[in-house]
Amino acid sequence: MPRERREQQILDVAGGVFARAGYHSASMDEIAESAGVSKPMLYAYFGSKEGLYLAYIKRAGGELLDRLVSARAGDASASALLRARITEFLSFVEEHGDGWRVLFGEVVSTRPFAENVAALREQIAGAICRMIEAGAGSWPGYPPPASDAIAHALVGAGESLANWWLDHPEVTRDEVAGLYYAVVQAVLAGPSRAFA
Amino acid sequence: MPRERREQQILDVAGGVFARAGYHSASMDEIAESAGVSKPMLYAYFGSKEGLYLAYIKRAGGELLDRLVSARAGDASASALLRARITEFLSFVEEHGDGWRVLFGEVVSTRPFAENVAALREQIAGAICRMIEAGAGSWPGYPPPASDAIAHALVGAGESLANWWLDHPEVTRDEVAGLYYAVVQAVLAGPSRAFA
Amino acid sequence: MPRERREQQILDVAGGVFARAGYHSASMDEIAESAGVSKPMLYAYFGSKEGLYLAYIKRAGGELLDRLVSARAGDASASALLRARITEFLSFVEEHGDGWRVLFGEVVSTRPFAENVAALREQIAGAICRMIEAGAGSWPGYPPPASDAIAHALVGAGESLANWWLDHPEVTRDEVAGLYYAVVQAVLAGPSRAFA
Amino acid sequence: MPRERREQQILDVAGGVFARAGYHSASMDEIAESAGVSKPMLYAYFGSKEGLYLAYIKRAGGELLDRLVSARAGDASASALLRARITEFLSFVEEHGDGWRVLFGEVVSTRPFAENVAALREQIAGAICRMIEAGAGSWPGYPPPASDAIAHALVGAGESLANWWLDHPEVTRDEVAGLYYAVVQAVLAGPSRAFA
DNA sequence: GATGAATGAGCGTTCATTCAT
DNA sequence: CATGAATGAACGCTCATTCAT
Repeated sequence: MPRERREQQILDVAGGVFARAGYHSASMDEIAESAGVSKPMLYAYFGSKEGLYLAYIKRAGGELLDRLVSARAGDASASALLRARITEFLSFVEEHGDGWRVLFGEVVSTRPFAENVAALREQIAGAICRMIEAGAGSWPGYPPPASDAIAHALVGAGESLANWWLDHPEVTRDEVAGLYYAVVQAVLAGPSRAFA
Repeated sequence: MPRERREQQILDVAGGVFARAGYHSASMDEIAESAGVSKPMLYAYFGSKEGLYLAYIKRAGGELLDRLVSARAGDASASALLRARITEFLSFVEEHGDGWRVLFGEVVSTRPFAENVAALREQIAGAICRMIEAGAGSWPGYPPPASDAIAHALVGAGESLANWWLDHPEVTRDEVAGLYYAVVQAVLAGPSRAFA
Repeated sequence: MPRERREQQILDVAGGVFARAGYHSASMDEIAESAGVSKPMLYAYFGSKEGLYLAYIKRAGGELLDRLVSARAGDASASALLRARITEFLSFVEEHGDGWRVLFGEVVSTRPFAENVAALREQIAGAICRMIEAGAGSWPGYPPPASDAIAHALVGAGESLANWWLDHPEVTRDEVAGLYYAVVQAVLAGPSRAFA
Repeated sequence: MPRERREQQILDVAGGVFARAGYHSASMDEIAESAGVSKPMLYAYFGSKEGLYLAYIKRAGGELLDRLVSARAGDASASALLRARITEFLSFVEEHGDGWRVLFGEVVSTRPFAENVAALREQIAGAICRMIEAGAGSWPGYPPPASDAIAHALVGAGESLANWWLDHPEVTRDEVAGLYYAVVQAVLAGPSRAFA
């Protein structure tokens, strides 16, 4: 079997083990056995346990970003694009539960893990931040980094909502998307309205 | 020294170690040494490493809940109470960085840790949920568990905002509180406004 | 059992294993089992395999040096002292075969092993070097480092002779001592005699 | 490329790796890569790592012996022959540093390595032994195996001197040869002179 | 003949946990 | 009550060695 295929197959299996057991409790022995390869293959391909984990979160994170970036809406309006991105995000959660859980359900606070996940979060938050700032001063009277903070709050709301969804599978993806979309719109609309 | 005091001292030290190194990387050796007790004492008092960790997150979570519950506002309005609670929440983050980091900065996805933190989150979300429902049908047209989902989204937003704050210590607590308050109010105001 | 005694006991056993199998082929498992302790004890006491090995060569080297330094002769003449030292040296080889083999029979060329053994050899060679130079210019017409080189040659001769002795146990210690003494004296007497 | 040439090339490379890293630390991967062949080739040609190492020390030892045997002096006197052999010996050290280091700088005490190097040493010592005995009873009053022991001492002196030389490259080959020659002559002259 | 792919077996090391005192 | 001493069990990692092609 060619190396590239094997690597992908190993990553699939490793993601499942990492998602279930967490980084530390996952053992290379178990991953190797589950993947149907020997341990030395894991090391030949990924160098170390850390390397394997990083390869997995990079692949999963890359796919999530790709989905967000390549989301296309029916019309070109900003809100339609936002809706399309939210749908892509939730599709990722739905289809790649392992990837989601590893990326956002387990925060391994050691570097370079935390750094990689944090970088991903920053990228998403940055995109939201630009959406806020493109909204023409919706948050007047707040200090400069407010939009950054708000963006992170929205990212956290989305993560939390996705995790809530995993515990409530009877709710459909579109319903969750609608809720998240409403939350984001409400927040993007700015605080003034809350006091109107 | 009475046992109760010893236990509290040990928990203080253990929290610091857990916050810095994470659950898995923290070693009982290090905790025992830092606390100035012998390892058998740790086991006599807490039974196991897991028991020690659970004791710590229970104490920290209990204190956070206590603060939220006992928050009192100048006047009796719901919004004043919300504001007071947000301030309490951020005070906890500020004063008990270790506790906060262990509770919400490091998610150990293994049971029974995840369960305990999730239960804490549920309690806070439940309170928010009641606030939403007390808000007189602000989210009409959404399926029944919507308010629960929204509550979790707001909790996640708060967690994320607090973690963002830890990375931006130049921002004052009141500024963060203002932002979070605005976000919560905007969301509680319901989705209709976003389309007004 | 107190720690100090255990350490010595472990070193005794480890020396035997290192002498028989060599550094690389010796396994910590085997040493632990032979010493009747568990592997974690080895690490608690010596830190690592390298640490254990270093501790052993330091103890063995130190004892050899002690013997050489504290050798006392019947009368105070230089030749009597030399003879006493040679006897001490061969007694060490006889009584501490393991130590001898580890020190001089297996050269592990990796640092810091090589450095430690080389330092021991240097100390012995330095003493011999001083004997040569105290011999009042016995090696005239040779370049400056000659006495250093000759000293190393004599050390090598002694090592080789000792190893030869280990293969010829029927020869007595005093006979070997006599031979080595004669060799050293012949060389110390200087090259001129050879051409006399 | 014919097999014979390939083998020689591989041995050249392997010698360099063995000399630098030592037997145990040298990896077949590194040797294969450095030699530009695949690992299965190494095994096809030499059977095993041990086989490769043995092949190398046999080739190096054979070349050293060849040089010693074929050394020719200007005149036919024993001392001129001795001098020529010493020169050949040191030329080998100078020109084949790898071979020298593998043969005498790293003593792998495990069989069958030690045996092979010991056999080489025996052959050289045997030649010296015959020189001693041809010297007409220079060592009277010493037990029968004395000349054998002395021969080994001289071999050890030569090894040690050569290793010393490697650490003092500023000394010329002829100077070292002169020293070694003087040492050998002094010893061959017998012990009686020392007491003259 | 030659190699990319694969592995069995073992090693050094760690750590939560428990006696004997 | 308190601890110094000790360990069982497992883990990450490596390497000489061998097939299948």
